[in-house]
Amino acid sequence: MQQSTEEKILAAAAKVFMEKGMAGARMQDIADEAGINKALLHYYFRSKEKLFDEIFKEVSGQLLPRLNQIIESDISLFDKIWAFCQEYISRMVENPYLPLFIVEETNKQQGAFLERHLGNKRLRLDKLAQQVQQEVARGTIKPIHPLELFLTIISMCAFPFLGKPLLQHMSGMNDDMFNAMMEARKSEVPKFIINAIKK
Amino acid sequence: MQQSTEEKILAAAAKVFMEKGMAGARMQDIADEAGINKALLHYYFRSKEKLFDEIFKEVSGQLLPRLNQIIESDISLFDKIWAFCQEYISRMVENPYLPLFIVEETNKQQGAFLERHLGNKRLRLDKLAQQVQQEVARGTIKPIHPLELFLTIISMCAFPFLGKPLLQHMSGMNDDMFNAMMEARKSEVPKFIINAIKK
DNA sequence: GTCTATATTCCGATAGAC
DNA sequence: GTCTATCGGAATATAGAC
Repeated sequence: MQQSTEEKILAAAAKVFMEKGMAGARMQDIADEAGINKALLHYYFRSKEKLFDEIFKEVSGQLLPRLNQIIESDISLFDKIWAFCQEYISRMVENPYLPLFIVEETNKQQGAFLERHLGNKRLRLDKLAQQVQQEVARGTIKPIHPLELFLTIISMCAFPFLGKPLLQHMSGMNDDMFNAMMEARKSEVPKFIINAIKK
Repeated sequence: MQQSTEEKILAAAAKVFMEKGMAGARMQDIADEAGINKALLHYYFRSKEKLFDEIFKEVSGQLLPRLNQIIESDISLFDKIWAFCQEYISRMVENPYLPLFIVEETNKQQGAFLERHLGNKRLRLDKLAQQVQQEVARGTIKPIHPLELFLTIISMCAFPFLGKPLLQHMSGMNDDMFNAMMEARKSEVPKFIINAIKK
């Protein structure tokens, strides 16, 4: 496997924290998952909180750059919406626990948490906002606040992963059907959004 | 206050469980919130898990009937979308912790959990689905799978409450601004959706 | 029914041998 | 660096007085 103990811990912690959240995760779970002893966790990371912080930083740091790269690229607004949905949904299919993990911890952790961890790292919407306003002024799309548009895009991409258990309970769809639906949504979502805003 | 001890416990437990989730909530928190002793919680509800189950049943049971009433009413599809968004967002503004609570626990609790608690209680989409298919056949809206449409509606209504901390961190909006935005979304969301599907 | 006190279990963290 | 053993505190749950 050629993986250092520290790497094994980080991988195990990421898995356990994302499945159970900070409050629900146990150090023993992480040790078991990593195939090592509980004491080693503290040897490497001192405390559960520090280990969690490490994981949150790592996980949230992976997604942002890829999304920013799309959001700040020089393609047209419609192409950008398209590319964003493709990328976002693809990443979530790879890691279905991510949306709940982010949403849960940003809601549960104390006030300064987001500042500490994200700080200046955030989605940079300026260019996208500018593009939206240009298209509105040009009359190619209906008037819409850029932040509202962005919120709608994220909502449509992210929520299905959060509501998956309820959706499956309601409709009887299994995991394969769910994944097929999300695969289809990679293009259905941008089509839907563009239909809604184009004049 | 004219409230029985059992009612005080249920109210306190609902508040604490919704804020902190099953894993994060402490029986002591609930006792403090209710202004009673920890032992009394067990006297009335035997265990934390049973108390939690009671709350989940109560909370999830409140929302469904109101939404079903709209979904199964005899109004037009567009009016129905409108009414659903109004009602859903209004209920969430009253109780902003509800979306995260439902999403979190339906994802974290074990397999049979949803069956046990919701059982046959669920959103009844049949009539809505029928309406969608009629409108598609009639050529008034673009072809869309009813479940996809419903998922989109819920996504746009519910996700903002889940992503609120991130949204505020990104945009600097305070609570008043957020509430104002959600108030506006009561009509912006249905307008957006109808724009997307109408021919 | 409600309380105080206590039992019991669990879990994060540390000590110390190797 | 890695382990076993254990501490100490926290959290659920119970016993028993009133």
